[in-house]
This record gives sequence, structure tokens and C-alpha cells, in this order.
Amino acid sequence: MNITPTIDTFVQHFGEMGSRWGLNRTAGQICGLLFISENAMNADQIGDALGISRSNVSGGLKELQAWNLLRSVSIQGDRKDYFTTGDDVWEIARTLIDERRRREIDPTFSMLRTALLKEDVGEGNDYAVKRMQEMHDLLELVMGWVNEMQTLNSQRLQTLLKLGSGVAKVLDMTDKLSLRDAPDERSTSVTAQKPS
Amino acid sequence: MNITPTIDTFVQHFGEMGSRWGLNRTAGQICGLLFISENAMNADQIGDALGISRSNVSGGLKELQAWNLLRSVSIQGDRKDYFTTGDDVWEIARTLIDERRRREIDPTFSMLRTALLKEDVGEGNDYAVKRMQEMHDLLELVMGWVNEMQTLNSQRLQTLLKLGSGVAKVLDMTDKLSLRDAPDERSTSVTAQKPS
DNA sequence: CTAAAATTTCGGAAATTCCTGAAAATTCAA
DNA sequence: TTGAATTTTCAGGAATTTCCGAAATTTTAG
Repeated sequence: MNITPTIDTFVQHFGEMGSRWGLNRTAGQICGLLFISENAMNADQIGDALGISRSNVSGGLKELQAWNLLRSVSIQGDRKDYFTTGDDVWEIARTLIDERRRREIDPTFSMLRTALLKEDVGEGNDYAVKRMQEMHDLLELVMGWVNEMQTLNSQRLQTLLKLGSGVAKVLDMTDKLSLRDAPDERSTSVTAQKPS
Repeated sequence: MNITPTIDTFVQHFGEMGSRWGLNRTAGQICGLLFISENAMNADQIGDALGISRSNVSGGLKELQAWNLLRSVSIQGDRKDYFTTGDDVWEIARTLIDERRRREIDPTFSMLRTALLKEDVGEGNDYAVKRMQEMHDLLELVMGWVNEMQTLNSQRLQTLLKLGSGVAKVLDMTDKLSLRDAPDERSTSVTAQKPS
């Protein structure tokens, strides 16, 4: 693994960004390194390339495993474990989004659900309850959407993203043409949208 | 501000989650508190409600300001500053997403752009360059999409989310009907998806 | 089963982040 | 302008996180 200045910049940047992400610097660097490395690398090579201790590599790999970001490869005639990230950047992005949902949304969602189910939740705090309900509903919607996106393959996801807010236009068109494959939901929400 | 057990749980949870978010615990708590508080609160009230020092409140508020998450309110005949979050949860969510894009995607994107523009970027590392290019393209697409979503109002955004992957079905329909507002991209990607 | 190879765990040093009380700075009424 | 009210800054102690080297554990070839 020949570390050119450009690659070094890239890897270091991943180290910095790692911390904004719930990974520590080391895990970020490892992730960046494996991402741009053509071949799978073993722990010694990683530690060597990044100039960090063997045990630190171990911890970093463990953390990345917990994020489902690694694939381990066994090489014929070599006892060491070799690691890479996946080949498909879109697949990686999907994993990332899924893991972040799990860490950042799910806990809050279940906290809200639990709180809102409590009998004495009201107790003179109608506003607070209303707000929690609003947040709960928003999170439910977002989670559902994210889950649905996970079911699309990379190509289709790209198509959707490229279309961007153009989707809204398509929706308008389909409405005008009265094309409905889910009449109830769409018609209600679309009418709610323009109460005129 | 009457802190019921439920509200306390809520606020504490926000404190915990804050750290997974680039905020510190205090800022997270303040954010949670202001979110479920019907009335704007001043720094003393906040510090009092959360049991934290006045200077800590100051830092937390500053941080939340940097996230564009606060609205400050002046109350007639009171010199203190009063703070709330916005009324519309969707607006808050939008702000959050925008700020996270700014912090988590933009820097990586510009790093990649810079790196890929360097003359000597190749230098025997074709694979690394290819990967960086892939990531660059992905981020560009995601950023564009996020920006477009920001242009939609809350109602329309909800409609889109509710539709979820149903959008893909709508796309298929429009393809069948030869309705195209962006013919080149859509037709190519959709055919690529099913090469049969 | 044994022994070498490889990996993980663990204690503690170093670095970073968090939080407070005190002091400085700012704002505003009079 | 003065002075009280309010907010911000700052130094340093507390708490947390990161990281290393050594020791313990696991794995596997022979």
C-alpha cells in the first residue's frame, strides 16, 4: 500500500470526520484506508500504514465491525484475517444510513413511545405531550421512509435521488391523470396539502 | 416549568443523544427542554430547571445558536433573553438535516474535489482515485437531493415521505406512459437497472 | 496435543472534553 | 454617564476518551 500525499490527506480527513460520526479517529482512518485500498489488508499492514499500535487497530476494527462496514477475507495459505469495505459505494452508504438510524433515531423513538403510553403522561402538561407526539409521528414517518429506501437496489436509489424534488412534479402529474396505485393514502395526503 | 418524571426522562434522553450528534450533553438537554416547553425560557430558568451552572447554559445556548436551532424572544419589560425552538417540528428537522449536511458532508466533498483536481492525483493509484471519484459522485448526488428537499414545504415533504418507495412505482408508471420531464437520465438509468 | 502465530483484553498514561465559579464585558434604564 | 442587571469569557479541576505496551487468550499447523 503506497501512501501518496493525496491518499494520506484522504485517510487523515476520514480520521477527523470519524469523530463527528460516533467513531473515534483511528476507526475513521482505518475505514478510509480500507475504502481506497484495492486489496484487503491485515491488522499489521493497517497498523503499519497508519502508524498506530496493533491493539489500537484491533479496537478500530471491532468498532467498524459493529457498524457492519467491514468484509473479512481469508487468503489461501495465510493465517491472518484480511479486511476490506464493500465494493459498492451505494451499498456502503446504505449500511451507514441504516446504522445511524439504529443509533440515533430508534432509541429516541422507543423512548417517546414508552413515554406516550404512560397513563399519567398528561398531568397538566398538554403542550409537552403534544410536542412529544409530534416528534414521535415525525420519527415514525422518517423511519418508515428510510426502511423503504433500504429495499431499493443501488440503481433505483440513484434514479430517485437524481430526480430530486422533481418527484413532486411527478406526483402532481399522476394526480392530474388520476393514476392511483394507493388511492387512499395519496389522495388524502395530497388533498390535505392544498386545502384550498 | 413543572418538570414531571416523563419530561425529565425526555430531557435526560436528549442529553444522552446530544453526544451522538456533535452537541454536548448540556446542549442536548437545553434543546430538549426548550422543545417541550410551551413558553420561551431565559438562561436562569434553564439553568435552574436542569440544575447546571449559568455559564454552562451560556455555552449550550451558543452551541444551539450555531445549529440554528433557537429563536430568541424579547419579552416586554424584561431585559433577559428568552429562547425557544421553532413551532414546526418539520422545520426543525429540516434545519437539523441542513446543518448536518454542512458539517458531515460538505467538508468531505470539498476535500475530494480538491484532491481529484490535483494533477498528480493518479501516480500509480488508479484504484484509489476511482474510489474517491465514486464517493465524490455519490456525495454530490446526495447533497443535491438534500438541497432539493429543503425547497419543499413541510406538507409536501410529508406527502413524499409517506409515499416512500411507492415513488418507484410512480416512476415506472410515468415511464410506461412516456411522461418525461428529464427524459435522458431517467430512461437510461431505468433500462440499466433491468438489462434483460 | 503442542507450540508458534495471531488476536483480544487490560491497566494506566496522555490527551481531550466538560463544567464550574469568578472575573470581565456588555447592555440598558435612569 | 452611571450603575445595576445580564451575558460571556476564562482558568483550572473533574470526568471521559483515546491509545499504547504487556499479558492473556484464541487459533491453527504440524
